[in-house]
Amino acid sequence: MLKQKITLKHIAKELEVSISTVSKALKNSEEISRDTKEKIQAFAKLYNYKPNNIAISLKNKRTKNIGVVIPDIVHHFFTTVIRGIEKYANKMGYNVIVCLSDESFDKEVINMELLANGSIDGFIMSLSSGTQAKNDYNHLKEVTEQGIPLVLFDRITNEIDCDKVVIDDQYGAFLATKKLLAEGRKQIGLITTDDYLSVSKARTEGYRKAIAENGGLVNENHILKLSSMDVDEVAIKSFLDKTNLDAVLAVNEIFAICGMRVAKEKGLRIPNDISFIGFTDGLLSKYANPGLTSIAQHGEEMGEIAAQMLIEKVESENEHESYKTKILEPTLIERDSTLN
Amino acid sequence: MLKQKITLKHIAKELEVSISTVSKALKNSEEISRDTKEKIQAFAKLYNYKPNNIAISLKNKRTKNIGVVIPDIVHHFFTTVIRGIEKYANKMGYNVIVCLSDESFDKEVINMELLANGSIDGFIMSLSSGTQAKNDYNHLKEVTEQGIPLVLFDRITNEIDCDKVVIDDQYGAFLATKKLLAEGRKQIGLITTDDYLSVSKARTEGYRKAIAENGGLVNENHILKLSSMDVDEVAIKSFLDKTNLDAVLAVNEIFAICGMRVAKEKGLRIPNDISFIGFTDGLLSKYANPGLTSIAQHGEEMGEIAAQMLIEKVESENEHESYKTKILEPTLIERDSTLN
DNA sequence: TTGTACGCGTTATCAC
DNA sequence: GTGATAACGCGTACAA
Repeated sequence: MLKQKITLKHIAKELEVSISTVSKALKNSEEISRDTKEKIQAFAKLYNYKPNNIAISLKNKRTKNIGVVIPDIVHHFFTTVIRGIEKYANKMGYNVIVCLSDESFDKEVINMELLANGSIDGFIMSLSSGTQAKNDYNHLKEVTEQGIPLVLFDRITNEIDCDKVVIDDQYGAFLATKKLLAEGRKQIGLITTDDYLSVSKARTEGYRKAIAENGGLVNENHILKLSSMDVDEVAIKSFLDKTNLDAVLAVNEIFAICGMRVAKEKGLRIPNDISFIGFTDGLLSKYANPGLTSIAQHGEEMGEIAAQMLIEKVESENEHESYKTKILEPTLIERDSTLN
Repeated sequence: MLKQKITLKHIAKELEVSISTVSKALKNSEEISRDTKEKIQAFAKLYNYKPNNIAISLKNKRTKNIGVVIPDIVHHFFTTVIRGIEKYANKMGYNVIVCLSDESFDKEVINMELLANGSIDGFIMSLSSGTQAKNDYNHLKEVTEQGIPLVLFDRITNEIDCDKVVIDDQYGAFLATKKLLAEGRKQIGLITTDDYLSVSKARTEGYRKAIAENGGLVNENHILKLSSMDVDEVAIKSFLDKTNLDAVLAVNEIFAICGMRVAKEKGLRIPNDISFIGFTDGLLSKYANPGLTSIAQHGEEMGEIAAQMLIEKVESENEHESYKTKILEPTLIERDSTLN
């Protein structure tokens, strides 16, 4: 009943030849006679022989697996990145092992250590907020010192020498703020997260730069810092109550959408009275009401590039370590939460 | 510079003992003297020895990897299921290899065949629309015949004997339709996909059943079938134009949200003039305006259960094949797109 | 043209 | 107490 997987050994025994003959025959080696090859190949096909991946991995010291470690998977952005990674990796015959750090330093460390013991050929990862808060990157150091290729994306660190892919977060925020200024907005607020998140920091800088470049002065009360990825609607409400904003830039979709909801409840008209721009051009932006103008992060492209960089390193024999940082241009997607 | 991974062999050579002594010492075997054990363990710790996963997999014929094959990852529901799988799998020391079939039969087959050659201990999957349309499940048959455990979730088939986890889709739609009827709605529309998707079919049945049970007659013009997962706003608009609905049930969030947008553009007030209920209680439902009443599918729980079922099969020695189908109860989450 | 022997890293059995 | 040997499944240099 149970069709056990067949091995070279089985075939060899059955056909009364040696294992190596079978191996060679199946690779169409010139060494083997036509007759034996045909016989062996026919038999192998009949019994649907497929080489065991694990054995090959052990032999080649190559698993054809890529480890992807991300903080969370229930986020549109990360999800698009995974799709990009999958796309390229699959094309190159690699599989993707996904591990979630859940924004926790400890889980990130455990997951990486586990995978680093031979399960994968390289890592693609985005740092957990826990790691960025702790500012401890020894687990990454260990991995790179073992010669395991690593590509960081989005949430990166300068402490580690490796390939990196990011969008120009600062420029994205700059672009968005400029857009709001061009609309004639005077009181532009920013809803962001704690500064230890590299992306939030960069976006805040872009916001400041745009305002400064416009001859304005940043009002610190116009900046709201929420704890990472946590949607505190009450805080947003009190923020909008206390300030008198005519525009809001948010570092993610959810903050922006919450902001819009609160604004509407306050009787403000969007975009007439107040404009909104968010980051991450995901489903929420697209289907919000009104549609949310936002900065596209090109997650899928980012994933593809990350996978490409990683696989290149994995497959390159030479050890000369030259690391690139690829910076993607963010794009402003205009919808109805801003003026035209 | 490059700290190569250390193996038993290295330790043995360095300490001038045999490989097996090292192996035993590291497992704290009673056979080995205190002295040697301490010496070896200290050395191993110093050089951060970790057994090679691949070698262990080859030896044990167990990879501690779970293959997850899903149609798409940029869907909130699948994403929550993955999180549930990850959660349980991780706790049990398993890693998750994610493969995307991209709704394509061919990709599904290729991915599974690749993983089935020793890379994983079992599969958790949801069928691609391509596969359900083609109605060809030979790739699943082969896998189960090889004795590889398989758990299907959400999009399942009766053609294959294996463990399954679903929500009671029919009951979910029934529940939602009942709710709309209780509001006094008379003209309830359904936006669904082609019937070959098992879930859509079940949901359509639930819708019909609720109306019938209420003594009503289903108007076939009140049912709009869109091609799978494709958001055809034009079709939705013409559907709402041609009919005169006072309520809409949609088989996913996006259809519902689009419907709401179109309705608003037509000047209808939600929920006064028309109510909406969707499936998949995701971010879109939560942050839509008005908030979308929807049927929660409990993806994370589903993932955990699937992982639990799979791992149990993987780790059970006995081959007695008894397969369970776990049916989760859907829940109606009420928001502002329906009357209270 | 075919087969033998060895190695990948680990564990388990058995002999010393 | 310790070590040699075989085995997991495969590939390949070398021998016959």
